[in-house]
Amino acid sequence: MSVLTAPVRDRRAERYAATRREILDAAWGLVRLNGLASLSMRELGAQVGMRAQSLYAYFPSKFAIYDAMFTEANRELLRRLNDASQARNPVEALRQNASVFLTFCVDDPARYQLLFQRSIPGFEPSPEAFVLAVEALDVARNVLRACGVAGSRAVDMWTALIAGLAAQQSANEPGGDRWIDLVDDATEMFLAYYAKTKKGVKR
Amino acid sequence: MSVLTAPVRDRRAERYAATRREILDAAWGLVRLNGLASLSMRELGAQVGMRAQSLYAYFPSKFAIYDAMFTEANRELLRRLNDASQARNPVEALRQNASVFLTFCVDDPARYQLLFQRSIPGFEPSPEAFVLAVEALDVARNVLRACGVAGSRAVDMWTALIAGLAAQQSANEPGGDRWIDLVDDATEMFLAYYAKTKKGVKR
DNA sequence: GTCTATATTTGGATAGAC
DNA sequence: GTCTATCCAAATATAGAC
Repeated sequence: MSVLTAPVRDRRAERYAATRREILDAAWGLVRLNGLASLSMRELGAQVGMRAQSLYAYFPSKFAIYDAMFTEANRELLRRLNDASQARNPVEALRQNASVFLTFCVDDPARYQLLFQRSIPGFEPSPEAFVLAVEALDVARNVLRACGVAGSRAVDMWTALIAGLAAQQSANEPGGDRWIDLVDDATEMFLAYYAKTKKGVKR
Repeated sequence: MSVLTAPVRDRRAERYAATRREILDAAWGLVRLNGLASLSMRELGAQVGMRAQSLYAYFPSKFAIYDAMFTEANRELLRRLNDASQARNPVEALRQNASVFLTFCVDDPARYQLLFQRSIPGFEPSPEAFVLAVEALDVARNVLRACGVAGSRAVDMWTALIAGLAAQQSANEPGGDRWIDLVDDATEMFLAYYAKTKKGVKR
């Protein structure tokens, strides 16, 4: 072992991580502005004061940037969903879960598109990124079970219902709240049909 | 008036229309194969035995091709929806309407994307094309009214529910029927909540 | 109506100097 | 780690000959 102990902080790595962070932030800004599919390395580089080529020191490809964004967005969604599931009342937790999901989707249409629509030809999230998306679904599944709803058909119906509200809001009135306002009715309608009846139980 | 009567048929125009038709068919084939956003004039030209430049004799731009496809798809959807609404029983008509819509969406994900997702940067359907989309919604509205459901919130909920089934099926299991199979349950759930109660009436 | 030729833009990505 | 210099590929679209 050397007598000269290595520094605890790695300033190089810190700077590197900070630049990566900056690039991702700029990428989010650009896709929000120009649309998800219009992200270009040249423009992204310019945004952070680099040439496009220099970005390759931080990300091996453009798809790697999309993948990092995909991961990041899923992590954030998962965090919010977990927070929302803390309500004592299960039904309230379900309502919150849906509400948080909808807000998340409508807040940022480009992010919504990246996560839930497959609109970039050739891009598929890496397996590591994908598990996060699955975890988000598990949160919903657990909250549903607490409401007395189980069974894959019921879960599928729930995700379709909420996804539908998000899709309609996103496509027809981005930034508005016409479909978001339906979330409580949707929850009520769903539970009236599925909760504590044979429909909600695994068959 | 000339003694030489003009021919009734315009062979020139017929050929022109046939080529346009051929181009559109090829375009559908390509977007189904490569994804909606990947349509290129070069490849499209090659598909019909032309150079890309020659396509401009038939369509003034690539977006014009998308627009023609948009129009065409909406016309077809409208036709099918009208057919499906002929059932005597209103509830059966509603179920049929939903079923036809879902089948239409899932049959061709690229077409679904063109009609209901805004994934091509810069493309917006022309006003003439857009009215067709509105008409399709009107069909659903009429069928709903016949079931004793009116009120904009109920209509919005219905479209979200059906759109959600289509979105989930398209994104998570294209070509499958996991969400399509839920259409009857969805109709039942919806009607149980909205039909013939104050919820379903215009407030 | 289709071609050749070309303009123009834009894109992702690599090599190698510093 | 960022640059310059390039490469290479692909795209939409126009002009003008035939």
